[in-house]
Amino acid sequence: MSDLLERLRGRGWRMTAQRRVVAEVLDGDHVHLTADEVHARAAARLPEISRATVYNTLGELVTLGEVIEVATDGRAKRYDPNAHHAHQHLVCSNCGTIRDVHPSGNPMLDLPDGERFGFAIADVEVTYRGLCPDCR
Amino acid sequence: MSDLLERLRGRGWRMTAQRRVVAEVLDGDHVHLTADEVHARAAARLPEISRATVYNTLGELVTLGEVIEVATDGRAKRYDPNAHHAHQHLVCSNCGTIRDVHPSGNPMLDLPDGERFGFAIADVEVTYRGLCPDCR
DNA sequence: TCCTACGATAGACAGAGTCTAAGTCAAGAA
DNA sequence: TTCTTGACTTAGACTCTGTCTATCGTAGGA
Repeated sequence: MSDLLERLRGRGWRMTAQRRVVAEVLDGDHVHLTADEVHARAAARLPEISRATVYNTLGELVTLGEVIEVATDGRAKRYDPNAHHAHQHLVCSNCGTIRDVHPSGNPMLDLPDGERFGFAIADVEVTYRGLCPDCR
Repeated sequence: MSDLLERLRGRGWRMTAQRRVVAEVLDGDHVHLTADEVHARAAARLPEISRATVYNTLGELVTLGEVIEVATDGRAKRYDPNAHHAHQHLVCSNCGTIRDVHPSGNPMLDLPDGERFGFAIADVEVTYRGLCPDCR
């Protein structure tokens, strides 16, 4: 069983066929899929899996911190299974493709208290937007 | 006439009552509105303006670089008329409120060529996510 | 093996945004 | 000023993404 499934089971996650398939799709392919794409790939292995179940499961994985939601310019959110390593994203403004980057040079970003306007900051997201090689 | 309208006319933008009202709503209120909110405010001055026109006009303003689209965790994009001054965003994960920040300490972000995966980068977006004072 | 609470399902629903076909009108030409 | 024309606007249907609800199914403990 994969690391992800192992971790989920360890946290008391009830293991059903549907959840296993969704977790495997995310864990195995390591790309940034939309909910719909996750559903399509999961349905290839378990045809009766429903859209609602995929949404529920993705939502739980996000809550558990195993997966990150990435908002792109397009319509659908994409899900990034690489949540355990801080990284940034390259997003294609044309086709929505996402690539992870682990920049070597950039310092940690932080806002001084005086510039936070009272917000309790939980997370910083850095997104480079542009055109991917295919869309250039 | 406002700066924004002046610039648009200078670029050969055909000036209709609807476009004028949308531009004025964005230019005047300098907050981050959703398309629906823009429509509501525009309709207060020009009741017959349609939703499609507001979407079209916002889309054109984004294309022209006069307005920035900001994706929040929530459903609707918000439109930021402050496109001519580089800045970052504080986004409330709960209610979607956005504040502009002009951080003093952060260096310009850049990616070395070797980490660009062939992308032509046009823009870097930095978003701090957390809870606004009202939602804490 | 049986129970039961938790999870899955179908499908209706809602919100955001896009598209289309037909009508309207801004702005340049005469 | 009037005409012309192509760009703009409109209503409303449509698509896509995501959520909710009521009902059914089943994982896992007793």
